[in-house]
This record gives sequence, structure tokens and C-alpha cells, in this order.
Amino acid sequence: MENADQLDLTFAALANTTRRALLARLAQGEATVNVLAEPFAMTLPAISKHLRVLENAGLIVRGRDAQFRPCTLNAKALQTVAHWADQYRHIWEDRFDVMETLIEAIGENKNG
Amino acid sequence: MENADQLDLTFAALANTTRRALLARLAQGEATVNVLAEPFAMTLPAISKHLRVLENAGLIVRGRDAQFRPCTLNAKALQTVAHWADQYRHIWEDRFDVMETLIEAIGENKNG
DNA sequence: TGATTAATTTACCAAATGGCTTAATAAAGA
DNA sequence: TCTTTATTAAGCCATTTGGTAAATTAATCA
Repeated sequence: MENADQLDLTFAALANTTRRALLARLAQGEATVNVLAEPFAMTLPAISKHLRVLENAGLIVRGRDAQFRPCTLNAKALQTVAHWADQYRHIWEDRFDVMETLIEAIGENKNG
Repeated sequence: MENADQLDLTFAALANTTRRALLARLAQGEATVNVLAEPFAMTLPAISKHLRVLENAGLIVRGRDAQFRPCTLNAKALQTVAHWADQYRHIWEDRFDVMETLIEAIGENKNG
């Protein structure tokens, strides 16, 4: 199980449309800050700060190549999120089972 | 695909240890505000606000039974989170495939 | 070497939001 | 009416999110 504070950081980082869009872009591969910033109506420093939030949450890793700071997605952090949500899978699946039962019952009424 | 603002709300709601603990409690079944507040070293108004955040995010539903406000988990919102994270599954699995390939290659070197 | 340019971050500011408190208010049952 | 359950109001302090301007880092050109 992950540390509570770590999950706080991760979810907080994901709670922003711009940052989720940055992750979506990074899912296609490594990119520099300028490239990442290009689609947004936002200044470079603002994007730089978003990237720092993502880095602090462990969602991305930043390297160095001359004056470039290539960013890469750290998908493992997203796997953690998926696993966390999966704790509750049995609940939403139980509800689905209830639906199935109802649907089956309706079918049986029709056919019987 | 979910609305961006809705995901903002959902992730923001999850970015807090107390609120995640409230959800964990509700996974065991419906509970009133007082019951939910009991384990926490926090005032009732604070818990009440956390519950409102969860409700606004669609993570819980609040009913009414006399002066009680029974809360129930809405697991469907958590399923949305799981699905969102699953968008990135191929990435973390690709990395695993790379590891597997390496491990296999090492094994072949040993045996061949 | 020194000046210039490019990529990115830091410093600083303002406005908004978040998380908590205490005190007051609602709503409903006994 | 008195008590229980829960919310709202008001206030405090820290954090977040955006901006502009200046600094930093590293390559490049003369």
C-alpha cells in the first residue's frame, strides 16, 4: 500500500486539466518543456510549474540534455492510481451483478 | 470520456487522506455523519465539509432519515477513475514487456 | 574569448481555494 | 421545550495557480 501523503500528491497533481493533458502528451513519448507548452494558452513559467508538480508527484521524470529538460512519463505512478481505485472494484461490480439479476428477472417474466 | 471539470473535481476530492479514509469507511456500508466523524481528530463541521466535497465530486450520495444524513459510496465514480488510469495501462505494461524480454535474454545467454 | 541566442527556472505578486476552528442556526425526535 | 444531528457563517492561515520580469544554463557565432 502506498503512503497516504504520496497519494495526496498524486491525486492533487491529477486534479488539473492542464496537467492531465501534459501527461496525455507524454504518453506519446518524451518531450521538452517548450514542446509541451506549445498547445496551451499559458506562459512557459506556468507550464514549468505544472511540470514540477507532476515531478514531485512522481508522475514524470525530468532529465537533462544541454539546456533542454526532456520530460518522460512515469507510468508506474498511474498504475498505483489504477490499483488504488481497484480496491473498490468489488463494489461497482456488485452493483452490476444486481443489474444483471434484475435484467435476468425481467427476461424470465417475459419468457415464462 | 468524462468531462474535464468533472475529473478535476473527482481527483481533487481524492487528494486528501481524510476524504479517502471516509470513502474506505463507506465501502463497508452506509453511515451517518457522526459515525463517519468518530475516528477522526477533527470537528464535525470539518467532516461535514469533506463530505460535501465528496458529494460534489459524485463520490458519495447523501440521503435523509429524520435528522440523520446517511451517506453511501457511489462506486461508479471510482470506476471512472480506474478507467481513466487504465488509458495508460499499455505504457506500464510495455515497460514490463521490456523487462521480460531482458530477463528472457539473460536466461538464453545462461542456457545457450 | 566575449556577445548572443535559446531553453528553462526563479522571484515576486495577486487572486482564489482549501482545511481547520468556534459560534450560531436548522431540523427533527422525545 | 430540550436534545440530537448536522449544516452554515465567519475568520485564519497556508497553498495553488496564474501572471510578469529577471536570472540561469548551455550552445553558438564572431
